[in-house]
Amino acid sequence: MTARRRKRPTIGEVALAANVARSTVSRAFSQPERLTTETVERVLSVARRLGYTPNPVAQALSTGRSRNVALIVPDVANPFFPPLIRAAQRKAEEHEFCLFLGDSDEDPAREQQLLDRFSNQVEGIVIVSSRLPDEAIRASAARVPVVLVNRDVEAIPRVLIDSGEGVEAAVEHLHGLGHKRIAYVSGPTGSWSNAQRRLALRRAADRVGAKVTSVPAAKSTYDIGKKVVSKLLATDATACIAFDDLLAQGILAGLAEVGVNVPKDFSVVGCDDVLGSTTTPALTTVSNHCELTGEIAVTLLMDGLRTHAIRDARHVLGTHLVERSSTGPASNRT
Amino acid sequence: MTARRRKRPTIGEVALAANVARSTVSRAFSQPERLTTETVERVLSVARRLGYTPNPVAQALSTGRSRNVALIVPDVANPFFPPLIRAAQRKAEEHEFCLFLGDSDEDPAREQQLLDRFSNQVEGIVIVSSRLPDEAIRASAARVPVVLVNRDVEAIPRVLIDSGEGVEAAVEHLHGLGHKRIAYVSGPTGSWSNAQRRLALRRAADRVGAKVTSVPAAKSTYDIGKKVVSKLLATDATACIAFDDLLAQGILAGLAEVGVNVPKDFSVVGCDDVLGSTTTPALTTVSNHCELTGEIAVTLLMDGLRTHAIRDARHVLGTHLVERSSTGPASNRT
DNA sequence: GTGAAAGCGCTAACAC
DNA sequence: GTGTTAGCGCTTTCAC
Repeated sequence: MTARRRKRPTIGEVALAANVARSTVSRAFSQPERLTTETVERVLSVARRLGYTPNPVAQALSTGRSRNVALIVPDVANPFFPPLIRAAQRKAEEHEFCLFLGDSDEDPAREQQLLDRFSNQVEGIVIVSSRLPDEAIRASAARVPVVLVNRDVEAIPRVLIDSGEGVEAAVEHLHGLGHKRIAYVSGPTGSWSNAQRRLALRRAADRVGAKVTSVPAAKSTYDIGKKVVSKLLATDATACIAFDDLLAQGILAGLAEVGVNVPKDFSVVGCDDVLGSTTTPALTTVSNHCELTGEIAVTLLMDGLRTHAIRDARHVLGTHLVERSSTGPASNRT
Repeated sequence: MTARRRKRPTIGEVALAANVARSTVSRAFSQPERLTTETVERVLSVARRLGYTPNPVAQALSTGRSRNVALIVPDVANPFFPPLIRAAQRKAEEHEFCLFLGDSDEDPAREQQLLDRFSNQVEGIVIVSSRLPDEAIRASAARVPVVLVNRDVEAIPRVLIDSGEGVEAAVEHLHGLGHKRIAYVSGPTGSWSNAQRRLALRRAADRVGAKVTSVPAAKSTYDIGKKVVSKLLATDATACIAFDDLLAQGILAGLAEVGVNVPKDFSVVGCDDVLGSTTTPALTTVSNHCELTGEIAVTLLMDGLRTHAIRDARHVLGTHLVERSSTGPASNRT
């Protein structure tokens, strides 16, 4: 961007300067063991002198392997994703792969578009919390290796965060504190995690004999969490479990605003544990390992690339409850 | 990943099936206006039937343009970056480019490595808060178009967040509240933003006649912010301005932990405004537009690619103070 | 151990 | 308007 860039030297120029064939230069980089130490050294030194580096695009065209993978998430800015992205990137790097990032903004159309754009130039794609119909996912997976995160489509490798245990523990925890009526503040429609969490909640509530009311929150943002508070208080619930921490954080704020004390008057449980103890009061939440999730997804992808095998991996990660200060004994709210 | 994938059809197969030359197929996609509507339709329909899509790798090799750009950040998980990343991705997408993401983990060596890996397969790179020496940046910029964010290297296009105004306003605000001794909790060494903020703070403090003490925080994390509190309280300051919101948030928590009331006993100001009012108390902070920053950086890059011009853009974005609840009248701490 | 040559899938002159 | 033909930079048999 600063000055007119000089054309990068090609393998041919190095070959010429080193007085060897192009194939030899190629080997000096990719399989030096098949060459004399002498030759390798000479070639590499010439290459260095000329500032030569293999052109990955040409390599990709020639070998059919780009050493690139893609990661598609619904919203980079949602605190659940950055740790996952980070871990995925790191893992890809470990395998000497570069990572494309796509943000679908929770929009299936955008997601499909990203998928199309990526599928031709990567060796594999990790799709997190896909909003696409099963068939669309299958169609893409037929063209390029795909690993799903938090989406359960048969015959497609997937890593799932099973909130079951965690949510169950949350319900028991709440029930133990005397809460008989619990509200579930649901997350994005079409989200596998949301369906999964709601189901787990209902099941656990039924078991302990608690009543659960669903309060919808279209998207998962702090502001929406705040706004949902009025609806929440309109129910007879004395505690709520939110789809995720972001929503829970907003609820905490909304509650504080209208003078409802947490946990004295109302208890709040989050999901994901991505906020640490940064909220006030510190949020009781269902913890998962989002970094691990990203790591495993990429690893699964890489394994698939190496073995070239037809495998139907279904990796399920457990969750557990982290009790902090946003939950307490049930009040006598009416 | 599910079944053995069928080889993607090539331009040749489409040409054969449509009974035209390969160049015609190529044109049907890239310059349909030069072909009969009839031909275009026939080719495209055949292509669709065969499931053909142009191979971007081959296109890139042939044209020398990959339609890819890269973004390198020091830490994906730091809340300052996700909005920037998101905006950059979106902007790239608008230009029909895909975005590579790299996380340097604040490590110059990793950063250099990412740079090398990317430079051969993208048309341009945005580097955020680079920790690399000027020469290294210049060297990379000589091979591929580079745009810097929050790093001021002459002759390299850059977009800078000038915390000057905002920090100045913060100092005046604090001074107006009676604070005569202010601590600066510094950020990562080698960070341009850090140097810039410290300088602005000193200058403003001098002007209003306030004393400033520097308290170092190696990295910018919530935990380090918490830990720095003891050192902070060991100074005679009655208020602090932290390098960023993350640090400030940790400081808020650390202060609360030792029973120091904010803002009654101590005032805290952050930088970046990426937390909204989610902290308790809501953080007074120096606001910038991190999304805009990402957007402008990519736009600058794209402009450079189009015009192919040698330009030395230096885009400076202003900041302003957002007064919330973490600042108040000075106490009589001794 | 090294070289020659074909080919990866596409684009871009240049012809017609 | 469409076809022919070189490449783009690299890998990879297959010889020697």
